[in-house]
Amino acid sequence: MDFNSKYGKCPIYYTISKIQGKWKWAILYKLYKSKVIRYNKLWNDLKPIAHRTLSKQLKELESDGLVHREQYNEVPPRVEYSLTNDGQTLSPILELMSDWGSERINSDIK
Amino acid sequence: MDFNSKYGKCPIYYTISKIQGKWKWAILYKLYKSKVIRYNKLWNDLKPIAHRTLSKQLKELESDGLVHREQYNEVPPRVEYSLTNDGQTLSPILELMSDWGSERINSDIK
DNA sequence: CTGCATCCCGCTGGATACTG
DNA sequence: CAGTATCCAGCGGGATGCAG
Repeated sequence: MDFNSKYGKCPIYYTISKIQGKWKWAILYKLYKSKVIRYNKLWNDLKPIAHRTLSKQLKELESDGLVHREQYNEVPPRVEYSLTNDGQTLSPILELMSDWGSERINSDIK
Repeated sequence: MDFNSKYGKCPIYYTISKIQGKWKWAILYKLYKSKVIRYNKLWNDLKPIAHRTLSKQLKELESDGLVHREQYNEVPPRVEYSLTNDGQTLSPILELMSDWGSERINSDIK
């Protein structure tokens, strides 16, 4: 995060800096909609995202306290992701952003 | 824009693809708050943004139909930017994103 | 299944100087 | 004042292969 006090005039810059990454909003939205989702399901839904990218952005979101990671020691391994309470506070934004996209997605494919 | 039908499952991905660029959300927010704003004012408010970056992202926003550019042939030159009607539809999102940032901006400066 | 390690490319965007 | 022109570095992130 490259945020510092110089950007104090722009709280929105803080937000976009915090959630920066090509797929982060999409990831958050998937978690929001699914409540709980396994790594592989997430990967399939977001294809063609690369493994490296997905796990990296998940890790960042986790260390930012927006996403919770629950690991079950089974064979084969199972890991489930979900939004933290903090992450839930993004719900209204996720909803609006998705709606905004939906409304233009058709009229705008060039 | 690298968006295509493969991402149909993620309207939100359309949105973030459309408004991609380090400063675009901040620019849009400034326009939203100011209604109308001159280039130089915008530049000052967003410093340390570079000229190249600001004018480039403004141009993209303009060609995406979100921002309106009004040029007055005076000396010295005056150019004013504002949101188009289309751009106005982002208002609720801009408002929420700014609020979200404001609420954590203090508790999170590391 | 769920990642991490490597390698590497492309593009965003920063610094700076110049122009109508 | 409002940009454009260059030049360039960093890094985000894709492809692929390996590991627990």
